[in-house]
Amino acid sequence: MEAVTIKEVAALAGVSVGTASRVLSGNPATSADTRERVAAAAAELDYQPNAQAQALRSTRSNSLGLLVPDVRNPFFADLAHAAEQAALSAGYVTLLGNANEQGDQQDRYLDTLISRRVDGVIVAPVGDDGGRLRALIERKVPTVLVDRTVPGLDLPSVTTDSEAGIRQAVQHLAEQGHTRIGYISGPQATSTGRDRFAAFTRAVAEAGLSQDPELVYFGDYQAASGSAGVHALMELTNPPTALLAADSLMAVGAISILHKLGKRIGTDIALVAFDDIEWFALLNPALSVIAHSVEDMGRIAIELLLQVIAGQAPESVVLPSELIVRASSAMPIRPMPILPTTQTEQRSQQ
Amino acid sequence: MEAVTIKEVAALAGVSVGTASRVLSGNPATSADTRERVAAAAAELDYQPNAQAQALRSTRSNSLGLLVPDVRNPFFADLAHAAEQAALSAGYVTLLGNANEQGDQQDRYLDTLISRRVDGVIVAPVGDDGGRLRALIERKVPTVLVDRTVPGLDLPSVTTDSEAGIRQAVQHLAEQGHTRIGYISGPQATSTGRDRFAAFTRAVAEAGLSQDPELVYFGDYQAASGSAGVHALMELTNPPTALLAADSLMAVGAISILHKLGKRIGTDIALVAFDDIEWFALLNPALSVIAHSVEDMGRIAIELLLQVIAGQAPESVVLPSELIVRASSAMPIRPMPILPTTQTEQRSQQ
DNA sequence: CTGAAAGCGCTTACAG
DNA sequence: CTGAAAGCGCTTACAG
Repeated sequence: MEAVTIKEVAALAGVSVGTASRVLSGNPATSADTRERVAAAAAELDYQPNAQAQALRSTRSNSLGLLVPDVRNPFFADLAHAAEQAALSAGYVTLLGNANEQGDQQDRYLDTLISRRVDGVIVAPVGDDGGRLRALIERKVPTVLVDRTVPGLDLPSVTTDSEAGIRQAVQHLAEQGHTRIGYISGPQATSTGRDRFAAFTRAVAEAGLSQDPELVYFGDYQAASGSAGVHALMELTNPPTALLAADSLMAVGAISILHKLGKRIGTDIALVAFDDIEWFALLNPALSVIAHSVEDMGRIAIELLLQVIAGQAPESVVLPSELIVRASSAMPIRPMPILPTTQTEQRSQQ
Repeated sequence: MEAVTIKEVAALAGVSVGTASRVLSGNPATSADTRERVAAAAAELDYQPNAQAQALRSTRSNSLGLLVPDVRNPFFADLAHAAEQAALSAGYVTLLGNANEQGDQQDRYLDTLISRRVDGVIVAPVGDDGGRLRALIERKVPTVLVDRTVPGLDLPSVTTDSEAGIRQAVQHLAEQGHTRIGYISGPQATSTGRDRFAAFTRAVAEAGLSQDPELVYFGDYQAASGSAGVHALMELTNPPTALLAADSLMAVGAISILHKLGKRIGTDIALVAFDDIEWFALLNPALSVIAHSVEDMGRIAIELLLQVIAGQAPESVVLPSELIVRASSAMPIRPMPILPTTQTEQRSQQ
């Protein structure tokens, strides 16, 4: 790497390094003549200031960290894109890190971000213990949580209120005649896993549907657990006629196993997924989803973070969710065979 | 941000800053006693070295830049993931940038990466003119191109040989009885767009199929152009019975418009896509694809980059591609109505 | 308006 | 084995 330094620019312009710096940083205390000569020299040499040195001196790096649990999850890819574009237009570059749903990898990135002295970080946290997030707080690194929160950490956040969307989904399914809805839940060690499960439980009770605990399978937000969940649910003596998956990846796993089992989605079984992924509309049949705006989430997270950086203490933001009905759950209402809904005694998972 | 500095660690350990630095960097010229005291002090204070200052002094940042054309494209999300994991295990963090298929946004990130003095960069370039890539070369920033190359830029690269996969796809389609294959091409301003189009042209000639130039539509690797391509191709007086899309996003666009037009994929029309995206196997019918290993591509790109950083001049690597047949193109061979294949005179696009 | 100088947090020859 | 000092490339009071 053969870098051009401000010293060379100053020499070519025939001024001191300090003066060159002033011109380059737009300090008005410079003469028009000097401004011109320095600008010409910088252009001539294709000068790119050393961001490290700038940051060291000014304790600002104009960079933000963004930590997602899984880049390959389209929801987080979209979130990364949204946040990055918002950051870019505010003059910040975004350093994206991928925790791969692993706490230790998240911690490693967190330490790296502290080391690189980013101006702030946005984290969609993995797990519930916070890990090195506590170090960020101690160091007073401006931090905003997104999508998920961590109990006991008092940080501004942007999350989704899953209540409305899930209630709409359950009601919609009930209207189609379903009484037994299988729920493929997220892990209870994440705030979204807990919130959505609680919302489902309330909605089912409200709608007067079966509260059989066997209808709930606890997955881990990865595709494989969606498959496992469908397996478990379909093997019940009294299996569900509709399925609700708490995130897109588990829905993907559910779809692939339903195909294999020869169950026709939207005909033999209804399916609704949380997260409005572009691809879901392309499936045949198109997938009904509980949508929430990932665009807004990314944009607002950046806004909050900029406020924290500016020394303010912004309120957390909760975004709405809503059901979008497509063919996967819009099956013609058929009279369901009335089966006894006696609650079989088996392990209940809470 | 309240950072702990090496000065505080040194003070707590009762040694000079230089000695503390030596211990922390594993310099063997230290006494066991000192090592212990410094390590204890660093742990006690939860010391994280300032990466900026380290980089400024040692001219190494232990960070790599990765620039992709579009994070939301699953192929590049997978590539980012693969490269990041490989970099991580080599001790580097990856700064991911998203060009959004825009040359100027790519240039902006490139300048940022120069400013941040990353140790090297991996770029899947947007467009054909190189832009600020030339500045990287002038500055001797270690750089590796991935997926796409840029004419006139002599940089090591990791690309896919699309020839074999495309030939297999065309032959497979010919065996099913198709004589008119519609090709939704990538932009001719990218190396992959040109290579794949050339491979298609050769394969079609080899198989003795229609070389009607109307059967080729030039898209831009975005979903919308896939839809537009299908529209244009299906309106021909003699439309194709099979479709080959040169990337996953254009395939997505094609699928959505085929649904709307009421064309059943794998029955009314065959479809094959370039890029083996996980989701394609879930579609109904599952999509036939030309697969190439994005895992290998990411991993090898990092390997090459580390070699360049080490002062070596590695050879470029070309990865293979191959056809995976699924239901979307495996329709039972039916006798096709013999239509006159007179080449109508209309605009030919080369 | 401009130059000389201090200093950001490190690392690394240089003495001892 | 250790300390004092120089210096990486910048920015910013401080004089003038």
